[in-house]
Amino acid sequence: MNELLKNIKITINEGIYLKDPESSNLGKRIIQDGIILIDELGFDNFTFKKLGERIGSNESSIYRYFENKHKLLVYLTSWYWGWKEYQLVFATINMKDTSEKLNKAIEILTREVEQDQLFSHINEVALNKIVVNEYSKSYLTKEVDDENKEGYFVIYKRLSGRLKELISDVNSDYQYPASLASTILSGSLHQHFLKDHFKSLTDCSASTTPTQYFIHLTTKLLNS
Amino acid sequence: MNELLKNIKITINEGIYLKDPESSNLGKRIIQDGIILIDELGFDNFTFKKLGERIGSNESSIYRYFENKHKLLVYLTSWYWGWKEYQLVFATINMKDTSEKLNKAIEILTREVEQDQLFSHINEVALNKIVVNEYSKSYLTKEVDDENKEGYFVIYKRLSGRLKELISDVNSDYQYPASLASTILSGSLHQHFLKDHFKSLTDCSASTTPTQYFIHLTTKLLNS
DNA sequence: TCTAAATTAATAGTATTACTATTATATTTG
DNA sequence: CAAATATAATAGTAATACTATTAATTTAGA
Repeated sequence: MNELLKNIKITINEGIYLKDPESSNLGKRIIQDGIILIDELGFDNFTFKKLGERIGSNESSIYRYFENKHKLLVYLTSWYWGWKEYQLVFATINMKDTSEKLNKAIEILTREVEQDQLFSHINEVALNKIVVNEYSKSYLTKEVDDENKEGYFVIYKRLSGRLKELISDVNSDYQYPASLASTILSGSLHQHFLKDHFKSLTDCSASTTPTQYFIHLTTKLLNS
Repeated sequence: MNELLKNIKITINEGIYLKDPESSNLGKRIIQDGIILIDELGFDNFTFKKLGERIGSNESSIYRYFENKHKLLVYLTSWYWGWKEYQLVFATINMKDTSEKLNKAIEILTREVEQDQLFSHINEVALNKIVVNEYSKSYLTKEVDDENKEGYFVIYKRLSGRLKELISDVNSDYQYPASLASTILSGSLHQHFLKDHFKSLTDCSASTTPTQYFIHLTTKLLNS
C-alpha cells in the first residue's frame, strides 16, 4: 500500500506554471520554501526576490517557473485542494451509507490540518494557513473569468462538485446542494479565520470545531 | 420624516482616516470617485495617482485624507456595513414577531443592492460590488489583529452581533448563533460572487436569490 | 475687508516592486 | 566529451507607494 501511495502526484493545470516545479530540485525548493515564506510574511509582503534570497538562488530563476507570484498562489492552493480531494476520495471510497459518507467528507474538508508524510517537501500545516488567509485573493481579481476559462480553478470546482453530489445523495429533494457545498468549503476557511482573529464572530474555539458546526448544520438541513 | 433622515451620517472610526472626508468637498470627491474607480479597476489596480488624475487633483492631496489605499478600503467597507446596519435597525424596529424580524434582517443583508437617494455622493450599487469583490482583502492581512484592536472593524462586528441576537431570539437553544450570523454575512457575499463568476458552484441565479437560500437554511436550522 | 491660517496643488524625489534581457557559469544528457 | 539545458549574476525599466517642500488658493476671524 505505501509503495502504491509513493507514486501519487497531484496534477496541476499546465497553464499555471512555465516549468513544472516538480521536475527539478530548484522547482521543489521554490514550492517548499515558497510555502514557508508566504506563511511567514503573508502573500502581500511576499516577493520573488525575498524567496530567491531564502533559497540561495536568483529572482530571475524563479521567474522561469512562475510568471508571477499570483500564479504561484494559484499553484499552491490548487495543490492544496487536490490534496483534499485525494483524501476525500480515498476515505469515502468503500462507504455505503450516504449520510456517513457525507459526514466523513465534511470532516475531511473542515478539520484542522495535520502534516502528511507522503509529500515530504510540502508543509501542509503552513499551506493550510495560506489557504485560510490568502485563498480568496487568488480569485478575487479582475482576471478571474479568463483564468477560470483557462482551467485554473478546476480542482476546486471538481471538489465542490463532489461535495454537492454527496449532499444530493443524502437528500435529492434539497434545493440548494451546490450553494451548500460552496458554503461549507469557503465557510469553513472563514470560521477557522474567525476563531483566530475575531472570536466574537464565531462559536468555534478550542472545544467547538467548524466540523461540528457544519455537520450539525448539514444534518439539520437534509433530514426533515 | 425625510427631514429627519437628512441628518443621518454614518460614523466611521476616526483612526481610519487622517482627515474626515465628509468635512470637505475634496474629501467627498475622494469617496465618490474612489468608489467608481475601485469598482472599475479592481482594488489591486487602483492607485491614489489614478484617483488624483480622475478628480483633477493631486496624489499628495489624497494622502492628506488617507494614509494609504488600504485605509480607504477599510473606510468604504465600514461605511457600507454602517449603511446596512442602519437599514436593518430601521426596518425591524417596530416588528414584534421574532421570526419575521430575523427574516427581514436576512433579506436586508443578502438582497441585491439598490441606489439609496439619502447619500447623494455615494453610489451604493458600485460600493456593493466593491464589498463583494474586495471586502475580504481588508481583513486578510498581517495587520488584522492590530487594526481590530484599533476598532477598524467595529461596525461589521456590531452588525454580526445584531444578527446573532436575532437568531438567538428565534431559538435560544441553537448552539451556533454567532457562526451562523457570520456565515450568512460572508456567505451571502460569496454566493453573489459565485453567481457572477462560478455558476456551477451555486444554485443562485436570476431566479433563485441568495436571500431565498439563506432564509430557507436559517428557518430549517432554527425550527425543529 | 484685510490678514493669517489652513487647505490644496504642483513638483520632485526615494525605496521597493515586479518584472525583462543578457551573459556567464554550471550541470545534465546523449 | 560535446552539446544542450538549467541556473546564477548583473543590470536595467516602468510602475507603485509613498514623503517632503514649496507655491497657490481658499476660508475664517478680527
